[in-house]
Amino acid sequence: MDINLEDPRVKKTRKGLRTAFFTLLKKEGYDAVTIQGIAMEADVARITFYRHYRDKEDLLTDCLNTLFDEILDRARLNDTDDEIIPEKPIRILFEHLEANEKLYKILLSSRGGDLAVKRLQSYLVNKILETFDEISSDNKPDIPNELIAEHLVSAQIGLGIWWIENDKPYPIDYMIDIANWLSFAGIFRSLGYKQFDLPAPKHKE
Amino acid sequence: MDINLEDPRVKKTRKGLRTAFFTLLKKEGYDAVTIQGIAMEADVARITFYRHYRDKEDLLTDCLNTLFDEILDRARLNDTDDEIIPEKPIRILFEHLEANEKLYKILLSSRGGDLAVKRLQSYLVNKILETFDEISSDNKPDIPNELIAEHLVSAQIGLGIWWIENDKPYPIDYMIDIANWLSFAGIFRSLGYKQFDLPAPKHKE
DNA sequence: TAGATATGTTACAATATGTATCATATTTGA
DNA sequence: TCAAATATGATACATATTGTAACATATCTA
Repeated sequence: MDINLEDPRVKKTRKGLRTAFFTLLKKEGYDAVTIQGIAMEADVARITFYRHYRDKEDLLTDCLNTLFDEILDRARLNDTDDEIIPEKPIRILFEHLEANEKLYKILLSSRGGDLAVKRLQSYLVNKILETFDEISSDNKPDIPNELIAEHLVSAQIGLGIWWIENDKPYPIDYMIDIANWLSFAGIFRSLGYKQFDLPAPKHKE
Repeated sequence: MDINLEDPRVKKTRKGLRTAFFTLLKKEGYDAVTIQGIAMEADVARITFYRHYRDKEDLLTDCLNTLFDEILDRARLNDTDDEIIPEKPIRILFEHLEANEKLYKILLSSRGGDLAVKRLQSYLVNKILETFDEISSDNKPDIPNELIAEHLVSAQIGLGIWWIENDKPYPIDYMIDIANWLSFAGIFRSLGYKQFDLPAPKHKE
């Protein structure tokens, strides 16, 4: 009854289901997509779907994992380790959102977006907590790192979602500047730094 | 075919449906609740549901409106207008979350929570934008108020959700302090204030 | 090439949805 | 108080989706 993920037939089927799901998602939205439809779009018998996924959400999870692996790749790519502040994850977030703009717009407008956002959130929180561990300071007030990370990531994702849902009214670099500016003075104090004087970002039309 | 919302029969039916929905929600989670079930729990014919709501989400929206009216009442209650900083909405948020802890835990763990969170978000953003309008400063950098508000509210809601989902590991007043501390240094600078020196919050076990 | 494994075909039961029709109960206004 | 208006109930029906089963066929692997 178990399925061998290395079998080329399996790989082909699962990839087909994922692709079909994305296709229908962009066309109809999460709720409107049926398992029947996915199977048809993938040219696969309906029962085959059930041999691989328990339900639609299970498939979405698999899709999101595939998607987030791309973030990981991107993160590794610019991992030069020459920045003190955890600014990189913010850039990675916005670039990721921009790269998958259409998908996120659909997910967020219909349903299933909450799952995507939740997974994105915990992914980034973990990433940022690692960064925090490398920061040490004697001035650091006694604020749990997890609270700082949740606060920071929530704010960035909220801003990113707003940006995508409003059809990117500002360029990406300006958004990243804003995101840094708004968070880091407060966040930085909570990490023990006394001053933090970035110049205020400007948006030249 | 229209329905008179003032008719006592209508009021009774709709209230019954809302109550039944909340009851089943806490018992089974959003997705598991069926329209059949809601109608049965409310001692109402199934077809009566369709006479009032298009679908489950439509009913949830009605329920959330009822819920948020309570926030409005609470907001009006402590509307003493003696604070400069927009700290009040943060307290209102956390008190609201605490008052409806069980409901939010269910909503967030199953589905339908995204709808609730989204509506809560836009409610608070509007509330905070009003506060911002009253603040004016010559030093204010050119950062769109909407971005500031989205950032601030996202952070607070993210923190609040984390708090609820983790069974309130810290007391509410500490959470509110943290929320203020983390946001306001950055937010305040973006509103044009040069210094902002709250003492760091402390959590005494 | 033979055995193992994944997929296809067909069928079936169960459930939820959305709508229609007509009867009954409740409210409202004269 | 009574009659008209309106909300609800009871029943039925067509449809769509889900989840599972048994057996046949195609594909992979050793």
